[in-house]
Amino acid sequence: MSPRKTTSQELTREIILEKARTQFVEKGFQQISMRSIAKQLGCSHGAIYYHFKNKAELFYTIVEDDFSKLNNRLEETIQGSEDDSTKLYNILIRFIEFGLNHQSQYEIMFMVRNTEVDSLSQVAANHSYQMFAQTVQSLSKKKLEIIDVWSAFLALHGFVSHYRGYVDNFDEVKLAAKSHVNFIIKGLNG
Amino acid sequence: MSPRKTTSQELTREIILEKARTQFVEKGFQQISMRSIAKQLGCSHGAIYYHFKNKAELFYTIVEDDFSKLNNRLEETIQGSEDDSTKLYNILIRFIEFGLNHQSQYEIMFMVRNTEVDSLSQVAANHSYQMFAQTVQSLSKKKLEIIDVWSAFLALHGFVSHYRGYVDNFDEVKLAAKSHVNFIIKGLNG
DNA sequence: TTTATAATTGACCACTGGTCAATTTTAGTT
DNA sequence: AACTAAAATTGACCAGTGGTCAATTATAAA
Repeated sequence: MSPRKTTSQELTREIILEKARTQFVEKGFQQISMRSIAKQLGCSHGAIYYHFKNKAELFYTIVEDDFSKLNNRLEETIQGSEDDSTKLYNILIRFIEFGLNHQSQYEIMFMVRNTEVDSLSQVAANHSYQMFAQTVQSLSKKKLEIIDVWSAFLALHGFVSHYRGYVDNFDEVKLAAKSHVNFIIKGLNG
Repeated sequence: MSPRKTTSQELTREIILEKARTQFVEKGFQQISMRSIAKQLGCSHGAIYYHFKNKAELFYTIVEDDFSKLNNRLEETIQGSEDDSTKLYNILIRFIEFGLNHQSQYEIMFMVRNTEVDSLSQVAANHSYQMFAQTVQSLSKKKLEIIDVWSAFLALHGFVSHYRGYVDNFDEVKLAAKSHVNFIIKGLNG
């Protein structure tokens, strides 16, 4: 057994998250192994399990942070000074923007099934949706059916789900996103 | 080395597909291993590789079959005797219905990334989309922008993507599906 | 019966997520 | 400075994965 590394820098939860995030964002949940993270950290993969229960929990911790950022952005939009229809448009665009600029996070939050993250991510995803729904409802010209708000959300989700993996970031499909958002607004107002 | 099994039934491509399909549909692409299929077939996992290049190709062969069924259903709908707006409605509903009743297939076709299936499934998915787009366009009251047809598709995709894994089949979300389709039609007509 | 080829096997490879006894490091106490 | 208890880390190990391939066996044709 080789001697323990001199801890030039202690292995903390935060440092693990930092390195994990880099790889995670680059290649996605599935492609990154605990061993590859350990390698970059210069520790054994076992050590990570001392700080995180499992791979799912590790990545969920990252995801959680980013989603609270999304919620903050939605909040900011409501507080802004634009008129309601502009705000509505912005909310929808920003949701897509977030989804495509944080693809790995979006994936875990709204797409990954069958892992232990599930119960956690469902709560968080639900929270994000509630925020979204409330915002959309309050900004719409006419009183919306809740089911229509849900449809709008699913339509946004479809956009993100599709382009995730094909493009690297929101800017590459900005135009298509704008058009899609207008389509959704037509559905809401129709 | 044990002697070769007496071939009460020869191991054919078709028999492999049959057994693989069962497991595949039940648990999805990721959850099923080549060894578990081999076990059910009563052969070694190596034998399967004699008939199929890899796991991706095996599952893609299954998926391909089912998607040609979808295309046939779309075709039938166009040929039917209903009026155009009913047809349009049916096309949209049937796409969702297919997606939720063939979740594993839908997953490979429209959702799985980063495998060797990719190039294959993209061609097939594109073919399915072309069929969809052409149909929607021909059935719509007014002349549609192609980008709006694309938005309609993405909106459908969002519905299927979301409910996949949460429900077992289309019937469980029939009502929500109908409402979503109406939302999409509003977007197309708006 | 011989022979060529088709089909099958299973050991093997490099990997995965996860566990855990053994060890080392660290900090507090005497 | 020495002792000790707790915290942190290691790496062998497990059961599993997709995939390869030399060796073997089955089969059908000559």
